[in-house]
Amino acid sequence: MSGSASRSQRPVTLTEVARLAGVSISTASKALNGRNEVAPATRERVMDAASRLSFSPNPLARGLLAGRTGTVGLLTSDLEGRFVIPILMGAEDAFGAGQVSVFLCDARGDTIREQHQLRALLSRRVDGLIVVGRQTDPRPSLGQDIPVPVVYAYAPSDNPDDLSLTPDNVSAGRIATEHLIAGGRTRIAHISGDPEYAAAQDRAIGVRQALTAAGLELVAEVFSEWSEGWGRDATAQLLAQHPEVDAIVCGSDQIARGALDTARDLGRIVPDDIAVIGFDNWEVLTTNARPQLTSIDANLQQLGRTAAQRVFAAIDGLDVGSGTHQLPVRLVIRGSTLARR
Amino acid sequence: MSGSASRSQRPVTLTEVARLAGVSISTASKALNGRNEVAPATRERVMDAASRLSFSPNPLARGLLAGRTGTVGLLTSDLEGRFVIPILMGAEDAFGAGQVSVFLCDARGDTIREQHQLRALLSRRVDGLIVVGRQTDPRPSLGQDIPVPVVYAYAPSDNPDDLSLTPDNVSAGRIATEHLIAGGRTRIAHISGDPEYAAAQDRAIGVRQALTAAGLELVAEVFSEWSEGWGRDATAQLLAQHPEVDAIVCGSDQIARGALDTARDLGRIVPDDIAVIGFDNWEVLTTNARPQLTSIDANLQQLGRTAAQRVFAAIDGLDVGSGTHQLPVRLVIRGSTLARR
DNA sequence: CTGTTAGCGCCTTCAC
DNA sequence: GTGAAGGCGCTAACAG
Repeated sequence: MSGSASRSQRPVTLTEVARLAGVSISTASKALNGRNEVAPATRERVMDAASRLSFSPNPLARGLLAGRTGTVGLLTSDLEGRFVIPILMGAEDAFGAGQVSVFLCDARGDTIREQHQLRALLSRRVDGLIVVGRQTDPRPSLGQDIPVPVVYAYAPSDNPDDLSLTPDNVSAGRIATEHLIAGGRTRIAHISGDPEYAAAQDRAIGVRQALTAAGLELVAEVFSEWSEGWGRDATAQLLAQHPEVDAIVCGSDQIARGALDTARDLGRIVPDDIAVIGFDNWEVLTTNARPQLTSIDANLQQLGRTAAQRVFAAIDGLDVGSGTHQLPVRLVIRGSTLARR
Repeated sequence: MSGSASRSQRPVTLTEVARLAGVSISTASKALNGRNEVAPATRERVMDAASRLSFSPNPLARGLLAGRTGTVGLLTSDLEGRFVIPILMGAEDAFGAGQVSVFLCDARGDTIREQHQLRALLSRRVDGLIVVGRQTDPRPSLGQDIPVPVVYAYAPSDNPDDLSLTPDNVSAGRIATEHLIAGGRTRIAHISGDPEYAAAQDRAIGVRQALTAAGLELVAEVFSEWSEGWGRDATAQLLAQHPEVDAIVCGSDQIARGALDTARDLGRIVPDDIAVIGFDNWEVLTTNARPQLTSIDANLQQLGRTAAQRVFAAIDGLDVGSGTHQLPVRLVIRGSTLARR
């Protein structure tokens, strides 16, 4: 359709560009790489020839010299999950479209498979690795003898010598609860998912911090699983035992959706009678809820971007530090917590 | 932790292997590549040296010569969407873990960006490409002058010379409706999403086919958007205008969730009074619904696997055909359509 | 400022 | 059966 797209995509080599520009290949190389040992006029001609031929340097050849491949491996154990996607997008953003390519490998949560994929990535000479887990619980380190920089995202490494980036779930719980308190709620309950998850525990800590700071006490706290069904059941029981509850912090948007459903079934008006807040800010769930669901966004895309930047920096030889860094989260206010008038 | 993992992964070159085996580089190369111009004993020694050094050939150097890189590009315009994920998983399965690596690129639905990513992939000498769209509507072909095999998945190419794999949405609509009819439903309505989507139109055709074959007529059909909110609103209006409706085919699981909510609000029992069926079989939505939602699964993982196999075959020089192929879908029965007793 | 030379790691002729 | 030489496309040293 377009003129340039109809050109054959068969690789154009630097030699051809040089020939068209009437210079040697090394001069052409210098001109294209912005080295200032070349006359402006010559550079002009080379650039022109290159763009006319749609020249793009062969990264293989380039990488062969530099030892760099312009390639980063993204090793995930959560391809079916939704956490890896925004992280991936953030990483792509940071790397810059086309500058660096991302190899995606899914280990399916299997250690054997992970080792396998790791070897595959390393043998492809990736310049760096981002490891994405499916929970925020620490995961086994890949070890210190990986020849390229590794950044752990979402799930931190269990080795403090590694660099890990993970959402600040304690602060997430605190922010959520502070928001409810600011809206005048005083009888707050917490319904969360699998208590084995660090995310569940961390958020619970944050909830308590906020309550304590406000001189309040948690009305009730229950854990089970990250599902709408549990959210419904737990809310029913909660409201039966503690009818005075005026706000529920839910461990996930799914649980929150269940809570909204039960509240509606029982004739409790949200947010007038009860406020509900979720975690993850999963748009499919939050914006389609009745009323729309206030939630905590883990800023995963930003997390992915940061992870990528760290990998980049490390590739360039900079020390990017180590340890687990908690990245800030963000409150997204919607109708389920609007302050009562 | 493990013994082998603790070896330094720093690239070992063929030269080192050759030296350790006491042969020349070229002999080492032949031995490792299984060429039979080398004595068995020599080969043995080389293989041994290679494995002792954990040698793995540098794909850059290899690709520079051979043109093959053991790499496939997955170009998507739907990274945030959920269709690409199962396709990606299927492709990974088919390629075999570690044999072939998948470069993932997201074009964000932007043509310019797509061209950019395409160039990046081609310049990295991918052996093949899988192009994944976000709708089942035909998308612009990348053209015929791509130097590697291309298979279009989910969104077919608008050029019949290309090979495209897409779910059979007509049959999906038919299967869904036949299921309702088999359950004794006779007053069936259809609520779908954006009518601009081929998926919406195709499914509508399938719905009609099934009704016609059974001598029934569609009670009503409305289109708007793929959201729960629309599902709720449309169902409310539908049941007001056509209270006799005993089954609703919904264009997506989201719409179906909205339909379930409204039915419940109006005191209609699902599935006793009304059956509801969705599309996509998005587990988060289907298994958490009240009752659980019957849906049509597009078998996307299988689609991804098939796409990968075709790319493989084409790389090996086989003719894999062309045109748009409709792949079978699958009915997943749950509580929202169980036949009335 | 420009061109020539020498590799990066590997594979493939081609002599020996 | 083996090794030496050439080159894939590019960039880094030099020499002019």
